[in-house]
Amino acid sequence: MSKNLTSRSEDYSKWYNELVVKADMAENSAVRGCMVIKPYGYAIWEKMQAELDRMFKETGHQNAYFPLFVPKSLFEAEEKNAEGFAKECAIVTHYRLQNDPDNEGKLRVDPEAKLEEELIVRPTSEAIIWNTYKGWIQSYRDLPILVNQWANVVRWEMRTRLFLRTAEFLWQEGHTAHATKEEAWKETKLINNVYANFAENFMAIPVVQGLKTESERFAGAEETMCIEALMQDGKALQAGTSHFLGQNFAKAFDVKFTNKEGKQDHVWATSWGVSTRLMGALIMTHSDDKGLVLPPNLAPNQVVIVPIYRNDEQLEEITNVANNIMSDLRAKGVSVKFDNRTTHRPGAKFAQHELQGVPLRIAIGPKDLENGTVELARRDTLTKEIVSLDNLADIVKNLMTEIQDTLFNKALSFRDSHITEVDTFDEFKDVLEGKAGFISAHWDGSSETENKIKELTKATIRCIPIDNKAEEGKCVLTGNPSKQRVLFAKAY
RNA sequence: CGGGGUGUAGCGUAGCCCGGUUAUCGCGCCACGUUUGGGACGUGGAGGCCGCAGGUUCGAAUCCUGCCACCCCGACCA
Repeated sequence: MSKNLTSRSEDYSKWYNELVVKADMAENSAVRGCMVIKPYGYAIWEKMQAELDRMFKETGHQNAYFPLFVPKSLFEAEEKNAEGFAKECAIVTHYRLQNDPDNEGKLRVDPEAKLEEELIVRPTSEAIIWNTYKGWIQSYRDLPILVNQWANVVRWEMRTRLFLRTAEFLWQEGHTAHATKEEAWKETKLINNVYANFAENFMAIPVVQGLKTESERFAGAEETMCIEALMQDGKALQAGTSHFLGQNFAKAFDVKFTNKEGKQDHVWATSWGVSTRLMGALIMTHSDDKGLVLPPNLAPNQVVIVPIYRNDEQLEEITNVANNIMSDLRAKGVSVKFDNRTTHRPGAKFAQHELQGVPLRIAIGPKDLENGTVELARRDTLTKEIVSLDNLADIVKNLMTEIQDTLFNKALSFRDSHITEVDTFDEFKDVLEGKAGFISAHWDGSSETENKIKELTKATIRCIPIDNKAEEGKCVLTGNPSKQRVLFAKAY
């Protein structure tokens, strides 16, 4: 392993790929486009899952699990949804292998074992879930249904990148059913708020909440809300989406209920999801040329203690001090690891923990034993200070909050300084090619204009921010009248 | 899926154009010793179906064909 990462300025995407692998989060597998998430990366994902799961349950949702496979006839029922995902589906056509008579020791697909009906490996689960909901709903008394599932899905992507776009990925998908349009809309917004809250307060990633334009909308949705984040290279990343599905799926799957007035009506629906792509957002928001930088909320180990010693007696003394520190920290809910490996020298440990983004390092050496101190090294600021053992646990506990806040504020000021208002198309192109980031510009509201801008610049409308103020203006491309600005950016 | 590139030990690589001893070097790995406040040093050692499958040839890492994977640029996408 070479010692240093490629720097971000040298080659951003190489930096990203190296970082994911060297920090031991994930690696490519023997399966095209599919990754192995390694224990360290998975531990971070589990932190995200735990918090999101808590938030979903707090807002009244329950977990369930639906099948990996979707019969083709169900998959095609909601036309737009089917069309949207058709190009990237894995399909099961057979159910048995046999010894290959022409090729000793090899297997082949048994031609006799062809399925009557092909099974689609879910790229998303609306179809199988709405087919199921049909049997669960007769009356308004059966509503709402507020269900989430943690699952894997498969989308046969042409170009894959670890965490950002893999052929198989892990996610959660919520699927809710409601008696009224208003209630379904409320749910859509509620979840988008949950996502924004989670991104900002837990992951320290500032996001813009907004609505997608028609062409960026989820296939089968009437409206798509989203949270959009900005990466350090000035590209936007869609971090989560919450869809208002109207009655599209209820109609496609004939899910009706009897309302209070005794009349039949189709159910209103939402669906919403975030995926392991959030790992990519995490990495590209906070990390630096030394490696991963983790907000304390997401760190598998918030603190690591590294002993520096010349002999066994010293190590023993340091171990005693470390044990005391650990029990104090754990009592305050801070996770801590004592890196007492004898196989690595301190410098190597420092470098490794920096690469892996541990928020705070405590080093204890002979000088500290003498003085009753430890050395604290912050990953976010790369600063070091010597502090007394007195009140250490309180200091560390407070530092966790401070590091979390510092990371958020740093990302926020980067993001805010990369939202540029432009009023001409020349400016638009200049900003896009130079400073990058979000561009706030007037748009005439037509898909044609949106597509034209995409063709000309590769920038897409990331969203129409929900807190947009009304402002008369002229479309940056066509000069047609516009009532508000929208956010453009190149995106992942 | 279209264009370009790359595949040699765990990682990074030389050799390939112009076929011919035992496939080069660095890191990492193992053993022993000395070390330990920012990626240690010395000595010794192990590790290779040269991406996979065919073909040409007396002989292939090297030439030819097919396939696979990865990277970059497009199209697609969370």
